Amino acid sequence: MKKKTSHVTITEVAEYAGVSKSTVSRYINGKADAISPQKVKKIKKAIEELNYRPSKLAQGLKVRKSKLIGFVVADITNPFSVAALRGVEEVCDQYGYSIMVCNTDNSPEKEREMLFKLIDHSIEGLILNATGQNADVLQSFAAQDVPVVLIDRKMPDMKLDTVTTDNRSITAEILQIIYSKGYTEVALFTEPIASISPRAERASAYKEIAAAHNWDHLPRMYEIDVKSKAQLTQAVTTFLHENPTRQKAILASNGLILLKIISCMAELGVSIPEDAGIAGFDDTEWYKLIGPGITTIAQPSHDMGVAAMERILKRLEGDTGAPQTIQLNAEVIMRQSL
Amino acid sequence: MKKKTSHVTITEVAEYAGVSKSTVSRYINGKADAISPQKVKKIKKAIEELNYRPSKLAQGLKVRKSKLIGFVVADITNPFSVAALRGVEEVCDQYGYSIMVCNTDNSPEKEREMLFKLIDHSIEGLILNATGQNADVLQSFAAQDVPVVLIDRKMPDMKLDTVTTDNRSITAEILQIIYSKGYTEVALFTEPIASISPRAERASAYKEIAAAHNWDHLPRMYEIDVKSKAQLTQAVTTFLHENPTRQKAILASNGLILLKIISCMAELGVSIPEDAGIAGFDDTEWYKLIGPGITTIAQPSHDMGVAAMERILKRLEGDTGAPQTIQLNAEVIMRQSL
DNA sequence: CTGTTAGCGCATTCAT
DNA sequence: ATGAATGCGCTAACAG
Repeated sequence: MKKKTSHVTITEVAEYAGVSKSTVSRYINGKADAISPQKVKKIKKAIEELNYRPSKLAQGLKVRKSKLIGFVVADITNPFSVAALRGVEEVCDQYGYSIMVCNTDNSPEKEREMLFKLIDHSIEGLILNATGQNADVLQSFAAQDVPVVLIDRKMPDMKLDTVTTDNRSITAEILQIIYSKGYTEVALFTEPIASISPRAERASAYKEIAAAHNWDHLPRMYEIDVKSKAQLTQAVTTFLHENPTRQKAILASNGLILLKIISCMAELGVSIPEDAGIAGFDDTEWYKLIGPGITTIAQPSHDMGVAAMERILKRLEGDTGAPQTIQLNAEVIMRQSL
Repeated sequence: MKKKTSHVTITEVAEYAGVSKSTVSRYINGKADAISPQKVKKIKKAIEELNYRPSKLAQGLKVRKSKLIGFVVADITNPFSVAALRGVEEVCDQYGYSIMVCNTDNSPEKEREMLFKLIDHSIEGLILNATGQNADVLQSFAAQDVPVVLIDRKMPDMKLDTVTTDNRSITAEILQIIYSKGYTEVALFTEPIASISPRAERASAYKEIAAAHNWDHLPRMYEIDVKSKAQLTQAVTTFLHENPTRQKAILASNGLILLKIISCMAELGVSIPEDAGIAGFDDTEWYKLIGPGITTIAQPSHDMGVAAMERILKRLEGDTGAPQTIQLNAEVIMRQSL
């Protein structure tokens, strides 16, 4: 093991081994059986002693394969993102890819920047939890033949591979459960829907079902900005106070707002499930410890990551079939909050 | 806006603009004021119409700057990792760096692989939440002049920049609080210490203080593998059942084990804080909602990420000073679990 | 089986 | 002020 200050290159290895760069290159690329055994041995020795590692930069420039995958999430703080990341990572590791992660904070502008940055780095594939606003940039990915797969959030008018959850049916399922428990007035609390597909799908399913089951056939949908605590408190209070004779339950459209609502209910002193029932999307381990245990909807986040990356791989292998929408099943985790 | 199938290169831009590649290159690199205004205009136009973006791969190969930072964490699932990542990301964005994230799952072998992979990609800096086992690889980073900063976990015999928390003093502080509340027997639950510095520091501080304050002057330290629920249950039961007349409290050495302990206590039907007090490292928003609210120690995870990346930047700017250990302060978040 | 050559996209002398 | 030439580290024809 020699100490080298500068990065050792294939040329040095070639010289040290007394062969040409090409031969070393062949060796590196698994064509060792087409090389004379003595040279193989020499090369192997040289590589080890020099501690040589081929530069992905140079390789990438040459063969236009960076071995980099971009993973862009709206919010890395969201457990969904982390779970999906792990899924993506698992299959990446297996195939020698590395991941560049980016956060957009749900900002289309930031997303745009990130996407460009990833292009600059010649990523070979992109997994995107989209804000929905940068269709043009995504087009340019397609134009350069880098596969894009959307995760969780669809973009209806883009023909892109997509991995999602069965939002409508699982929303129906949880609402069925809620109403069957005797609740007569259930509200949906969601972050601003904008053009974010899971929010829209959950909301739409909710509206249909609530119109059929709420005592007065009126959906009660609260679209609120979770950054404003006042707004949330206001909404929760309003909902809980009107029609005091009714049995109320809240369905939270994602984990973030679910947590905020629970906090809010705690501060307001409403007890779960006596004063009001609650359930929401996105499961984590600690929901069982909150209050009586919170009923949640667990999304197959990890598997979605795996599926997304597998789709990328297929595309990279040359699959040019029509864009595919992979829908995985979510699951209701029953606890005592209803 | 033209559609281009292949990636457009500087050569095409040059041709389109009717100038040489050199001039375009100069323009890109902010030397526009040394170029005649007409050409500047042409180049700008060409770049826009061709939708040109310089390849980081090629740039990197040329100037040996990949604009890539490696961030290697033991467990991305840990909220600490995510918070730190966000910190790192913030400053990376500001300076045009991108992040490659890797997970080691606390496995030295996997860490080793990841480190090599990052070298291959010519990362310019490495932020590492180390397993502590790959000193040789880290040396080779140093040899190639890529700055390494350790985050959270120190490696005593490596001369490396490090960003940590004041584990000893904050452990002392929380124990002070616990004993002052009248608890006479407090235990520390920790994951296997191995050579992981924060665990060791917390344990060592605990032992000293517990020896001084526990009724029988005996520390009670449980080193347990969180993957084994049985082992944990066993330990908790043992601790709570012996010396039944004593006032018991548990200090959990990190967020993961804290959560497991709370689950375990819930299953065992021990009520907090009546039957036993509990507190632990790593704060998250939802601890206030569990039981009576769990007292925790909040680490400045985000700021640690920022500090780590800033250190990398300094090194990249040529700072060759002695390795620095930056110690940030944790904080006790008092709730009702004690 | 193996070496020579060329070029990936770019920044940088060095001339002019 | 700007173009031509060179080479970063590597792979891929193309010869031999």
